[in-house]
Amino acid sequence: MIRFSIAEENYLKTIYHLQNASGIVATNDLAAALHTAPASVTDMLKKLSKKGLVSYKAYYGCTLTEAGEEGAVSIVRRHRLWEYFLSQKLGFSWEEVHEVAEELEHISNEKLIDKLDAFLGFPRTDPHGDPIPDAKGKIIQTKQVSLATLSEKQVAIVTQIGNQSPEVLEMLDEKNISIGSRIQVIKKYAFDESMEVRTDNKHQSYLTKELSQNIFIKN
Amino acid sequence: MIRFSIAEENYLKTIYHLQNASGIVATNDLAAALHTAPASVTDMLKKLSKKGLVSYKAYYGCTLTEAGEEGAVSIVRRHRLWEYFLSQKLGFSWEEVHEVAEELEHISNEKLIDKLDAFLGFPRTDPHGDPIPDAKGKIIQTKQVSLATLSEKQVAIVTQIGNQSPEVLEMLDEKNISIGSRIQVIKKYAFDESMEVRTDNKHQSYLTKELSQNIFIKN
DNA sequence: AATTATTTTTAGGTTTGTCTAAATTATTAT
DNA sequence: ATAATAATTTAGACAAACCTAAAAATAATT
Ligand SMILES: [Mn+2]
Ligand SMILES: [Mn+2]
Ligand SMILES: [Mn+2]
Ligand SMILES: [Mn+2]
Repeated sequence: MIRFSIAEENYLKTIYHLQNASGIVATNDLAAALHTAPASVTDMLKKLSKKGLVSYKAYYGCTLTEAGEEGAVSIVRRHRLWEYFLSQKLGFSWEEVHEVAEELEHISNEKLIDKLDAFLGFPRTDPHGDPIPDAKGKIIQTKQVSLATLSEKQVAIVTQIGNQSPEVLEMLDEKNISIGSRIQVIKKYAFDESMEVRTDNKHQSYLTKELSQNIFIKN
Repeated sequence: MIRFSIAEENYLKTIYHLQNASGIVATNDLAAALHTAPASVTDMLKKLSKKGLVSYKAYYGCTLTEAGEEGAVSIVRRHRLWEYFLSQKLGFSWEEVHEVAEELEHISNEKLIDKLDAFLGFPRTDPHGDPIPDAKGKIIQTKQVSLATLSEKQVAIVTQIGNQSPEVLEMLDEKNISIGSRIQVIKKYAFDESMEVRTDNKHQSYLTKELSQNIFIKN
């Protein structure tokens, strides 16, 4: 296993996420995601390219090579395992875990991660419902069906959250919605596709289309 | 709380340990402990001095200021809590924990450390018997009495290890000695102050003076 | 097609933390 | 006290990762 610097790891991970969301990654998008100047990104892309981690063509964009993706997945694994640990063992809320995991993910001792995985009971998803890659880098991503696709009377279980900003997560907290929640659509308004849902026997909540689109479910 | 870079944290922690062992810290000693060139240490000492973390006089040596010591203790706290976690929760052996904790100690989220502390049940000593500073930075170091001071027939409990090199720790593993072990001196040889000890009902071991001096005990 | 706007790269700098080699200061031995 | 040795600092450089401002390439408008 090659060792990466913290900066390199952050680039790999961010390219990975952007690439999964929308293919070839533009320099400006990467810069925005990393909170750095585009010029700095160009510098780093050249370095990563020389190391064989990204394929980069000037004025075009970049994608991860096999080696780059392998590295990225390993960082994602660490990140999500630590998020699970923070949430399940230390009692952090799901809007707090990401920030702390951003630091913990850079500890690269492989034995540590595998022992942590075992200690946690080989969890398959993190507190936001995202899949945790296994030790070999294999990821099982379930199909993402959003709550917005349901019609009245239908029932489903929350499995994953799209937009994981603290704002969204806090809103979901208040509406009593978390991973594993059972939700029934009570009323759906044709005008703006907003909906009234029942989260448990007592609580009912009103969700905009924008919000319900970020709640992924299974039957 | 001021935030330190990883390099600064390693300097503070190392100065702290050297200072506790032998007063004013010499540039060369610090360089050796940090595996850096003495010239680099001089540079950094000037920076730390300007930040008010060490008091430094050229050609003389350095010591920590109050602020520097406060920082150092906080790093020691993190280090030892992680060592405890690695040992007790993840099943690492006591010769493995130090290396991993060297990385984990630099994660500076205060809430993380306090929650970890609570999760672990507020342990007072790490896997080598070293005291863990509490959240306020208070350290309770018990008096260090070495096994070498005991005479024949006497019994004691192992509380702490002096030299914690993997070599020593492995040797103690083989002799069935760990923190909390009950040890009885069977025979003590006047010639070289080596001793035969009983570690439990079955096992007996032979210890050189040098080794027994590194095993600290209580009655 | 020509102009304007946007994106990206290049050029030149900065900071942090390191290094080697040379100069200086302190210590030890003669 | 002088010379030799050891410890420490200064001088000058370097790599990593960032920056701003200017130039160049690409994309969007008119
Ligand atoms: Mn996250
Ligand atoms: Mn997550
Ligand atoms: Mn340690
Ligand atoms: Mn320890």
